[in-house]
Amino acid sequence: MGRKSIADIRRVEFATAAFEVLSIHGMKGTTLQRVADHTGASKASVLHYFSNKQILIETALRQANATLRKEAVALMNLASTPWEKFYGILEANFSPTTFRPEVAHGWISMCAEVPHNPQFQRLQTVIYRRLHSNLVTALKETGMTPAEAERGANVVSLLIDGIWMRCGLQIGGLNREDAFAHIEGVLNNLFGDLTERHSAKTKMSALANALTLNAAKP
Amino acid sequence: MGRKSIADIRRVEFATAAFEVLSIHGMKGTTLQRVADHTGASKASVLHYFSNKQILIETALRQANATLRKEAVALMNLASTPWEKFYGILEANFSPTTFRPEVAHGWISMCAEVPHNPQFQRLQTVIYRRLHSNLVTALKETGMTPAEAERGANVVSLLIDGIWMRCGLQIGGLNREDAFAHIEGVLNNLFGDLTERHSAKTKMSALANALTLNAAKP
DNA sequence: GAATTTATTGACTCGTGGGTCAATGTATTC
DNA sequence: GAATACATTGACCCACGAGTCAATAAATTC
Repeated sequence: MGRKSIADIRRVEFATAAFEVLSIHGMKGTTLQRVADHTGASKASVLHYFSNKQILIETALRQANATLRKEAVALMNLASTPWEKFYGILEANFSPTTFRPEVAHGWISMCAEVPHNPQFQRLQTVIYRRLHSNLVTALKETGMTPAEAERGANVVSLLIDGIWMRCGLQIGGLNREDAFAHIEGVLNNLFGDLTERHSAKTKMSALANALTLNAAKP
Repeated sequence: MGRKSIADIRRVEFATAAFEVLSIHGMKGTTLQRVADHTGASKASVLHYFSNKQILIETALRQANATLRKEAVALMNLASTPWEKFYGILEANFSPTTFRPEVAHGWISMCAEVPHNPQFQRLQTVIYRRLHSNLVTALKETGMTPAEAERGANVVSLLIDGIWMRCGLQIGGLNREDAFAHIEGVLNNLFGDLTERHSAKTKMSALANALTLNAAKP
């Protein structure tokens, strides 16, 4: 990785801070001043790198999403069977680093603004489509008919949305394990109690764990 | 219905307007001026009846929720079997009058504020608990074990959340029928393909339809 | 090391929105 | 019909946050 210009470093720094502030304080509470304070810089400095608040937040969300996507890709690359791919997707969606109430709150804040900001709308669509198509692809490869795969993907993505919502609202203080348990229960009914699926699950779970532990150390 | 004081009328009027403005313009876009305009009154008049904006919006949300609850109760009173109760809950949650993108957007706006407003938090908890306990009660009465009922209720409520989310974000332009189809698919897998359940569904669907048609005329 | 570009910031402007207040209009009471 | 309570509003104030700008500090180029 080569040297980065100060401008690039700052942009990433401010965008990261913006997402953290957004997660904690919500859209209304995310002021330029707070983002600046959060990095130790001045408000004017933030505006030096982002022409306005709107663009700062859009960049912040895109960056946060890119981080998620990278985690997901890393996991997918380690999957060798369709079911492993499938659980790779799930693990990525409930990674301990991102599946936290504050982060969920950040995304819910975005969702609340989707109808008023075409860029958020766009980002939201991209995120949804990626999840959906990943799920459908993986499920089709397990030998399901396209219709079955479509139906399965719909149910799973609805559950994921519901779980993230509940995480953001801190209902029942649910954690990763609870989330998985809920989904797993449905999957058993939906797809049958295959041992192949279960072993895929344990494998991907272990891999995801290893990855996050790895990410912790430099 | 006896005469109502002007104060009561105005309060309801402004609260209703506030929820509509919230649904359309989101939390940020819901200004006292806009709520006032929406009713033809002045901003000062709104503040005459609500000491501040916060209380106005809280009242608006509580009132909107009360409307939903009344619809639900009316439907539940017409149910005579457990499965009919169950579908009464579902029908109430997807009533054509309330299951609309704008309304969903209004609720998502509230959810985004939950971490910053204890009153919203409270309301959200109440709503969730009511849904959950209604579902559990109905399912237990069908003869399930408490654990099964609990699990079923969890899955159904997660799906409902996910569907409302998607409705608010206008993903796939889903309508009542799609929403029901998604849930129904899962129910068939979860609870088996009972004819008893299906007839309960058609009955409650018809009743819900009749109720909403009835509500349309004075 | 002078010149020029780039980074950083404090001080400022400006618009907006929440909330107050006193004035005026309109019922209601006796 | 005077007095009293209530409804309604325009005008005003204030806080706050986005965005500008010019001045200064630091780094890069030649």
